[in-house]
This record gives sequence, C-alpha cells and structure tokens, in this order.
Amino acid sequence: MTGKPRENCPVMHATNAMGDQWSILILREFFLEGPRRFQDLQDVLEASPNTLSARLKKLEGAGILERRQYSKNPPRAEYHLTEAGEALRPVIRALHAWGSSFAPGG
Amino acid sequence: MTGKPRENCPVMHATNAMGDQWSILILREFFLEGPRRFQDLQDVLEASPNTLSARLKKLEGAGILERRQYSKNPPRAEYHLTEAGEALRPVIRALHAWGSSFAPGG
DNA sequence: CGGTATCCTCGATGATACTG
DNA sequence: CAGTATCATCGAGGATACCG
Repeated sequence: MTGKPRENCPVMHATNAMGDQWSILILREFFLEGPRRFQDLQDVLEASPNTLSARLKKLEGAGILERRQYSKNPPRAEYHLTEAGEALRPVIRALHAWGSSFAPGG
Repeated sequence: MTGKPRENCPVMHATNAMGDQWSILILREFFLEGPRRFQDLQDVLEASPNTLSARLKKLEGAGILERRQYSKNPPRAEYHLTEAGEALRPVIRALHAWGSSFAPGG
C-alpha cells in the first residue's frame, strides 16, 4: 500500500502491456491482415528480429497474442489475436481516427 | 521514399506523440480532473520533475496540451487540453474499458 | 510553485551474424 | 522460416539539488 495513487487504474494495465513504440503498430497489422507470421511482421514493420521477438513475447505474456506452431521443419508459426487482443480493436480504431483528423496536414 | 511501408499511417502519428509510459497516464488526469498544474500531476503520478517536464513539453509540441501562464511571481501555470487533446478522449475511454475487462483479476 | 540542471540506470531498439 | 546471440546506442525515466 501507500503506492502511487492510481497504481490500480485500468488504463495503467493497458499502458504496461502496450506502452512502447512497437506494440500498437504490431497490433494494427493483425487488425488489418489477420493472423501474421514472424516474417510478415518483420517485412512490413522493418523492426529488427530481436526487437520484434521481444515485443511478440511480451504481448503473448500479456494474453493479447497467441503463438501457434504448425510445423517444425520447415518451421511455420502464426500469431493470432486472443479474445483480449480482439478487444483492443476499439483502441486501435480510436487511435486511427485521431491520427487521421489531427495528422500534420490532415 | 522507399521507407517503411506504413510510415504515413495515422496510427503511427498517434504512437509518435504518445507512445511512451507516461503520456497516456498524464492525459488520463486531464480527462478525469480538467486543467492541471505541474504540481497536481507530480503529486498524483509520482513522476520525477524532469520526466514530467519532458512529457509535458512533448505533448505541448504535439498540439495536445497547451500551457497557460497566469502569473510569474508567485508562479502559476495551468495545462489545458487543446481541441486535438480533447479528441483523444475516445482513446482513453477505450483503453480504460479494455483494462477493466482484461485486468489481472478482472 | 514551476520548473531546470546533473548524473545515473535501464530498457527499448537497431545492426549483424548465426542456428535448427 | 523463425527465431536466438551478441554488441552497441539512445532515449526514457528516476534521484537529487537547485533556481527565480
């Protein structure tokens, strides 16, 4: 106790899970394209593999993404939005709407 | 050109402006409480003054907050949401809803 | 009160090479 | 293809002192 006044705020749970530069952009790909593979994300986002790996693991740990492995050789894995992940759609939509209205030159 | 495939995405404008741990939490205070002073934010968020100062300047530079100085001695300044800032309310609301539904133990 | 100045630490990210 | 390993950089953030 005697911690930060808003330490149990629901908004903070969200920022803890996605409060970095990449997570939101990663999630955007899932909402646009559906289940994605590692290479898909790397191609479109141009994040280095270790960075991408770290973000995916964190999102997986937060229960937002789920990794499914379909074969080991050749390796094939897909990441899917969980129920909690799907529930983030309104967040992305709201961010997109805001970015469209108030972008530089928008 | 030949940059990142989604470099002009509206979502990225949003993450560039608020893609850190504090910005969202700062904005939350404005939606909850209205115009805020430096000390108000420091008390409730418990961010160090230099960090808070940096975040406020960045949000101001992004056109989300506006600083109004009412007196110089004693100093009194207030930060207000701009129109672009007010337009972020749906984002915070969506994050809050998500955090409430999918919080650990929620 | 509303910050700025310093110094410090750590995580986020990038570049590159490598592996099963 | 789907990552891991390694090394380096840079900004975010914290602690503290200080200033007008």
